[in-house]
Amino acid sequence: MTNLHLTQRELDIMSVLWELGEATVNELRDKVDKNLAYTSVSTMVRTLEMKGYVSHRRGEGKTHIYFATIDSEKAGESVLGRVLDKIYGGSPIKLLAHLVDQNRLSEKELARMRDLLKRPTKRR
Amino acid sequence: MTNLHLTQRELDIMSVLWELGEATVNELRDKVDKNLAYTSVSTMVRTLEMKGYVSHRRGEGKTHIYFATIDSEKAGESVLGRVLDKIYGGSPIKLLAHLVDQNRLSEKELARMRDLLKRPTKRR
DNA sequence: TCTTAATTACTAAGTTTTTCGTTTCCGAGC
DNA sequence: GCTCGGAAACGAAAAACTTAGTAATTAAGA
Repeated sequence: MTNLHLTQRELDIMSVLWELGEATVNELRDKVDKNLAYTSVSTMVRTLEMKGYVSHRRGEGKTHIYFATIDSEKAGESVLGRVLDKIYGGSPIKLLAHLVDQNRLSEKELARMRDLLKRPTKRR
Repeated sequence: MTNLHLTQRELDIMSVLWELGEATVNELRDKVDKNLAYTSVSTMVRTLEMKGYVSHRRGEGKTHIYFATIDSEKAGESVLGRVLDKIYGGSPIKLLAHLVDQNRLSEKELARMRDLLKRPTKRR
């Protein structure tokens, strides 16, 4: 519930970890920005670890393999909430309208999404 | 189309302008953060004006009354896109699922939202 | 054991964002 | 016109974020 804050770069890194499951510093750098110095990425991911958003295990040799300890849902809570609030004046309808406008959605996706809106009671 | 970038604080201010339509520096400060120094808000809104996101007219006396010159849709484009990409792995379905989970939506809202998903072709 | 190559740990510089003190301006009332 | 008070403009300090250089560490191989 506590207000999880991620900076832009931190989000870049978390995003890769969520996508890949786990990654070494080199893998992170490849995905985030190949031009970044190795140590830059290393520093950042260690900072995230200090904040408690990331942890690591020992890989082959001495390399650390990092993985997220918070899930994207957790991050989505605060970020999406903020976007909803600040940009769409708290209206989920407006937000959805945008989402639909900006992405070319297939009929299949649309159907799936309509389905999500079917039951106000718990689904999943 | 150019990639509109707003910092956190800048977004705070734009948000108030979108909500109120227009506002003086004092009104902005009240809404954004009452503890901020007057000059802090003043500087920021003038920066936004320089960037072309805000303009002003003359009010009573010498006070400036500011208003947004870009709409929230414009801002939503880049921000929502980023959220979708970084947090929901590009899946609008996941994003919507979250939106539904986190907000207690009325049946009326749900219906309206389902409606938005009806026609893949232009609506509005 | 010693050397090497690669990785982590540490420290700090560079950059951007946020904040505010000071000065300048301007209208209102004397 | 002169002074007062509130607001805008300016300049720059403070804080936060990003990046990377250097040192320490470690595993592997000679």
